Amino acid sequence: METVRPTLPIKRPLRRRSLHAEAVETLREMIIAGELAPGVRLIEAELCELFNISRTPLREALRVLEVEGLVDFYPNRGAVVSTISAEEVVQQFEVLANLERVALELAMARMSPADLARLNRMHDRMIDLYEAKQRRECFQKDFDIHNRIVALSGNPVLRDMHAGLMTRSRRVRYFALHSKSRWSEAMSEHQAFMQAVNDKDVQRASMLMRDHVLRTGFLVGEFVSGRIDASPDMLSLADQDND
Amino acid sequence: METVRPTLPIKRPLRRRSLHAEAVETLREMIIAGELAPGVRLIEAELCELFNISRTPLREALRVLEVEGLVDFYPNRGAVVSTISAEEVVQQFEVLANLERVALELAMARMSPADLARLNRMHDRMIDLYEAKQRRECFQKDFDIHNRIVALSGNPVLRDMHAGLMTRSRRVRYFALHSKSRWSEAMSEHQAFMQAVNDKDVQRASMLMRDHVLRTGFLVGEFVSGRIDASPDMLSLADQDND
DNA sequence: GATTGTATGATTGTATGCAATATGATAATA
DNA sequence: TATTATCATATTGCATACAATCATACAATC
Repeated sequence: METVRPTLPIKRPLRRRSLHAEAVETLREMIIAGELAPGVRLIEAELCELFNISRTPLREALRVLEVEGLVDFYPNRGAVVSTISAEEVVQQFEVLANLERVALELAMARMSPADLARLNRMHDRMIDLYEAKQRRECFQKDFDIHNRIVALSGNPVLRDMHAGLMTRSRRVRYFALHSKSRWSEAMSEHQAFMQAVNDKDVQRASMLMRDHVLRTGFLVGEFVSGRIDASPDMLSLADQDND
Repeated sequence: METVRPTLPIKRPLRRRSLHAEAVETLREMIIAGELAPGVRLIEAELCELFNISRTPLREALRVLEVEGLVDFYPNRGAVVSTISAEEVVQQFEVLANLERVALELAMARMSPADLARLNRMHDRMIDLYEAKQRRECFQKDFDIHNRIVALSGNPVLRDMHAGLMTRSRRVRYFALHSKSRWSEAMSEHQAFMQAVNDKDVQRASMLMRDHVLRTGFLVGEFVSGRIDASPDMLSLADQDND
């Protein structure tokens, strides 16, 4: 019997990040946060100055964001933060809804009892936050639950596609929860599909999930197209803090 | 009443294509065609020489292909044509199958009788080609039918995501039809879901479509992992011509 | 003999400069 | 006055040059 040489556990390649990767990440965050609003011209020289890098890595970053759909290029005229039409929002959510429906179907087939327990805890926590009127945290938890379900599908390709679409729609997503009535409606929908999940009713759960996301998309679309405007019902995520 | 000035019908911006866009397209085709096999190192200087362009547009092209998943980057060590594991193939087809399932559901809700008629004609044509043993043309028609259904969904976001996944999996997809028995099986599956489509049985059609693509994915996965190897049953798309 | 240190060449990462192109203002033309 | 031509400026597209980094080979060390 030979002495077993202890080996390092797993691969953990540590890579110094390149300037273009940093630029991609920063620009993406700026666009998602609305710091760079849709339609804003992205002049290379200005961004180079801002980041203190040269045009080469910056241009590579812009190409990446173009493929991701956050930036539009007009040949010889430069890049612009992409705009989202109401129509496209609805289309995005139509796909998103079905991706999450599939994710939930797969997750229900694959997740362990422990996974389910954790999901239930996340859900309960979200409801607590809702009742405590901690809107920002509740919104975040909602987001986390959806992502968690996608992760539980056990399909990285699905996860990546979902993440990509979320990135593109995140800029407008928060619109959905600007209304108190929608917020309460969304909580009910979560309750409903979690009930079905615990009942192991795949059909029902996946349909409820799909419809929940579709409804969110519909409302976000209405907002984007301006058919809904500020009402007494409106909430702001920005100017509240756990009141 | 003023004279109405005749206007040009629609916008048709004609854009001279940039070097990087050309490079993206050419490289993508080379990778899909297998001309650049998975794992091959992409040395910038060599590709620059090949295309007769400088490194700047070439690097932008590589970044695009990286986002598309056709190329992997190793920092400071360059780019490599991405490899596809059997596992990933199965994951890709799992998503593909569900995207097409959704596409068919939407298409059935949205397409006109004329669309349906055309789809039926495409299907009949494919069956004719199958019976005439025109494999390449039959394979192409199969491909066209799937894409047509996705197009009929009327959702460009869905179409783009589907196209992206197809690009990534096209490199290995033809494996699926290397066996005579699978080919015949696939034709039966097409017959079955087209029947359901004509019966307006959305549930049944969408399930049949999903399972058809899943089965394809499973077999392609087996091929990629080497669990299936050349058998008397095997066909080649390359060395036949309408025999 | 296996590991570690060091040098060299190949290749990528980044900066910069020049050419090409689009936009907008102004002048020319009918 | 409406259209077209001309030019100036801003900005992008591309090529090239330099710096940083990595892989390999080989020498040094234990």
